[in-house]
Amino acid sequence: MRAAEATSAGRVYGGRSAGEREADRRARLLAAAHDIVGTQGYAALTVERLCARANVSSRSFYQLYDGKEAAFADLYDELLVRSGAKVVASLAATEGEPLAERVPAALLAYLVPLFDDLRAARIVFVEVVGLSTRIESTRLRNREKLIELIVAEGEAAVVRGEAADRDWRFAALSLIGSATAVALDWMLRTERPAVTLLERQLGELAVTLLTATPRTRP
Amino acid sequence: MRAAEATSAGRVYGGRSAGEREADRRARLLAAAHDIVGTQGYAALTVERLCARANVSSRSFYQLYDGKEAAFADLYDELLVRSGAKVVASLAATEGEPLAERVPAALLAYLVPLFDDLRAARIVFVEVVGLSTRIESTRLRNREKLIELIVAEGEAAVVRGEAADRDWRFAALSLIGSATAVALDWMLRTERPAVTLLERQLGELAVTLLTATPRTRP
DNA sequence: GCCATCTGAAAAGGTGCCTTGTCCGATCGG
DNA sequence: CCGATCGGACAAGGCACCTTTTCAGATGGC
Repeated sequence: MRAAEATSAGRVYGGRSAGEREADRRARLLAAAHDIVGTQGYAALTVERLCARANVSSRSFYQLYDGKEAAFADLYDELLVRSGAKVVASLAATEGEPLAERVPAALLAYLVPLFDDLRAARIVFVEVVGLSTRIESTRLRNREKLIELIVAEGEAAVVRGEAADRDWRFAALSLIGSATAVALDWMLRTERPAVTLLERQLGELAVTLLTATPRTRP
Repeated sequence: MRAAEATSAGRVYGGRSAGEREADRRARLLAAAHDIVGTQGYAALTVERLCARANVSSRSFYQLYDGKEAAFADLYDELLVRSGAKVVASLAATEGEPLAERVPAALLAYLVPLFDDLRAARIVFVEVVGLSTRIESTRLRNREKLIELIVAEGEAAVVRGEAADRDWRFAALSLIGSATAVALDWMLRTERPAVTLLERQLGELAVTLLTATPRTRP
């Protein structure tokens, strides 16, 4: 949703090209939006506050984005891309290992970065929900990708004779939903138990849901 | 958050007392809000639209509520009270039965009414998330009550020697999170499988999470 | 029947925010 | 150096919505 990036006639300014300066403004805006939404919620995100914190003029802002929702969508996309890459990387790194290793590892690869940046977690788990039709659809599309990854893992495990067949989509949904709820609860506590404990519990939960989930098929 | 209900000097009008008329306005407003938020989202809820659909003047509206958020909070409270009552009633009705009967029944008592009114489901599961600090806190407080109910069931089952001890809070969170995700997914589909199948799967899921959930304790 | 009260419709004022436009110092090519 | 470009600061217009006030018709007590 970002506006045209091709500022064809760019001049060097401050020792940096037009593209570099624009990328820098964008990075500053995303960082500022990340901080504002992650700590005060989307409702607190106004163009004025955003630009003030990012040291970007509102004029420059509207050259980059159509409005504040477009900026937030860009931020959200960035977060999704980042976490999606972690999952894919984790799955690639555990190639050949059993389901009960691969999926918990991928789940934690997805979640652990959020444990380290509670603002990001708030954005991804809370603020993004029900924001707008557009953002909601990218959220659901992304979740569908996660589901597909898990389903593929499950079906491959069945072929290898490593797991009984079941409604893998149901299992994936359960896993995502429960992991989200547990992680969010952990983050909202004032007295947070050790991350390592949480990680172990989440790993065990994943195994349970993938191997003991109902066999009822649609 | 509703304004003072005690319209001390009330006169009969249209054959109804002041309290009755006010209650009627409130009911119309809640029904209208339910419909608007449930179909178009909270962002589409404006006082003007709300009053138009409810056939209530904005003046009367502000006599009842401080603003649109207060009205929505009232609606949300009503939905929570209704579903909470279903859960409590279900638990009372299955008194003495084993954990694996009581909890699935309670879970479905909570969810099934939402299957029959997708607008309510959208409100409770989507629109309410991250709306405001105030509403978020009532949401979390309500969820905490649900968790406590499940934890109490689990501990009682342990005492009866019916289940192994475990981190019941973790189990409750997993159950709520996964059931929510599964139910929401079902509702968003265009081609929805039969409710009965969903109910069976959810019941089995509850049993799984309560009996096979990780034993790791905090 | 008369006056007070009630009620929804409509209008009017206020506010916050979005968005665009202007300004001015800073920087660069020549 | 000089004109041109750049980019943040600032201001102004506009819009949507919130909130209060006013109005006119309906109703009921007396």
